[in-house]
Amino acid sequence: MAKPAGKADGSPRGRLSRDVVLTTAIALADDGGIESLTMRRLGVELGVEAMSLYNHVANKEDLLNGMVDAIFGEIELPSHSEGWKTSMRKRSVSFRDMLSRHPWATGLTDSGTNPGPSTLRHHDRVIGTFRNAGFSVAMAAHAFSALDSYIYGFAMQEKSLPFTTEEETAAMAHLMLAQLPATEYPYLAELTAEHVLKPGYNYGDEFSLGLDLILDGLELWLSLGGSPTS
Amino acid sequence: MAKPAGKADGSPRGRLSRDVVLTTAIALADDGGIESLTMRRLGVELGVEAMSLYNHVANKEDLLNGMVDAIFGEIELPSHSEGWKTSMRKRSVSFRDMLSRHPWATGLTDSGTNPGPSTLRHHDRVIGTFRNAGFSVAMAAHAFSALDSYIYGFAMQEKSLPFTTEEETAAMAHLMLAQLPATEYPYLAELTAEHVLKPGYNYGDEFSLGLDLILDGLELWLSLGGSPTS
DNA sequence: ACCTGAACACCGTTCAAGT
DNA sequence: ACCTGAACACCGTTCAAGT
Repeated sequence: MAKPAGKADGSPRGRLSRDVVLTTAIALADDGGIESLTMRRLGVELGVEAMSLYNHVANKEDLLNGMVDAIFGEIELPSHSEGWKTSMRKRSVSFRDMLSRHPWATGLTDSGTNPGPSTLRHHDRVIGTFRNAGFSVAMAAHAFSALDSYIYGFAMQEKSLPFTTEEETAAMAHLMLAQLPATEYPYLAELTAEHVLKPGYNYGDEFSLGLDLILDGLELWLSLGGSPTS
Repeated sequence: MAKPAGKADGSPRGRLSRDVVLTTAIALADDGGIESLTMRRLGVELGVEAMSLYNHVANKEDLLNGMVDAIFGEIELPSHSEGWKTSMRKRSVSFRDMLSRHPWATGLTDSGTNPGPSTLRHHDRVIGTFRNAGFSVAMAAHAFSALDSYIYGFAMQEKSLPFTTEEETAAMAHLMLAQLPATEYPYLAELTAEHVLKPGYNYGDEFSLGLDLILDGLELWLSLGGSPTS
């Protein structure tokens, strides 16, 4: 047995590269959560010893940075051609969808220190869309910050919910309602009973409301010729 | 040497309790980041073996949940008495300040699964303030989601920035500008040069703008008698 | 140029044993 | 009731050695 040589799923090994390392790592994190992504397990998945990975990534931090930049490439970029508002709306929805597909990325702070090319291109296009729509540099910065803070934060809250499907939600809400001292937390109990337990409730639907709140506010800023601090 | 018995800072040991475990863990995470918080290191800090901690917390997840609930107690709760908008503004600023003091908490998803009493009280008071101001149950849920998504997301973006002081910011911006291919990312370069490098720039100042954007939008919703979906 | 095997310095957590 | 010591099954990463 000179070479066991084969991936976890039985397929032949093929040449290792940074790209397949990143792609496999993303799939692993998508399936089992970020805590299931270890260098050793990633090695197994690729039919290789963990130490071989260091030929393609500098270390685990570099791996994570590479993964984040890769998924930024999945975001639908905005363009001025269809109007900044609808374009930015599409891009925001696409951004959130991406974070839903890769919830492990939401808590990752790393990309801030040295963003990759996909991240830079995304940011450049977002800012450029605001600028071409008539936003000043400062206003574009404000708009970018407000919008992306909301998207990131929404994705994080969504990730932290202990339910996803409508059935799970209902079951969980009933459980919480039973445990919750309703006299101590009356408003929370009310919201759970009358809003969360309503048929068809889905937390994800809240996204549009907050998004439009911000986009409408930005539109108003623009029409008034600038934000309070220009 | 029957008993070395003493904390890392030399002070006497005293009785261990869940409270001192949580408080010490928070201090450790504040100082060295969440990755410096290990059961063993926490034990050293408390002058105790790591295994002793398991008498006061079920496991590390329970420790983290307890930490998150403890810091939720630091948020200034809103009340209807001074008007929902100014009250909610104060509470939002207090929330962000809390997350700035404890950046490790921003990425923690755990509290969603079983929130502690401080977290529940905070949520109840926030929702209650909206309700008492005339928001419907559904609108209160929307407002809560939009506002807290923004606050969480802003804290996360702030945490991921590789600089904090104005000097650091300027140094970092100059470095980035030098490395950035300006022809490929013209808008990013423009924003860095003309906005970030302006004297007095501080990313934290962006918080108020986005916050007021959302609060003003909520006020408009309220005055119109409901959001698009009631 | 790329991969491996053994080793190092860590983790969280268990369990029986002590007081 | 609380704390300890040893052990187990893991981590990320190094380094010399192989091809």
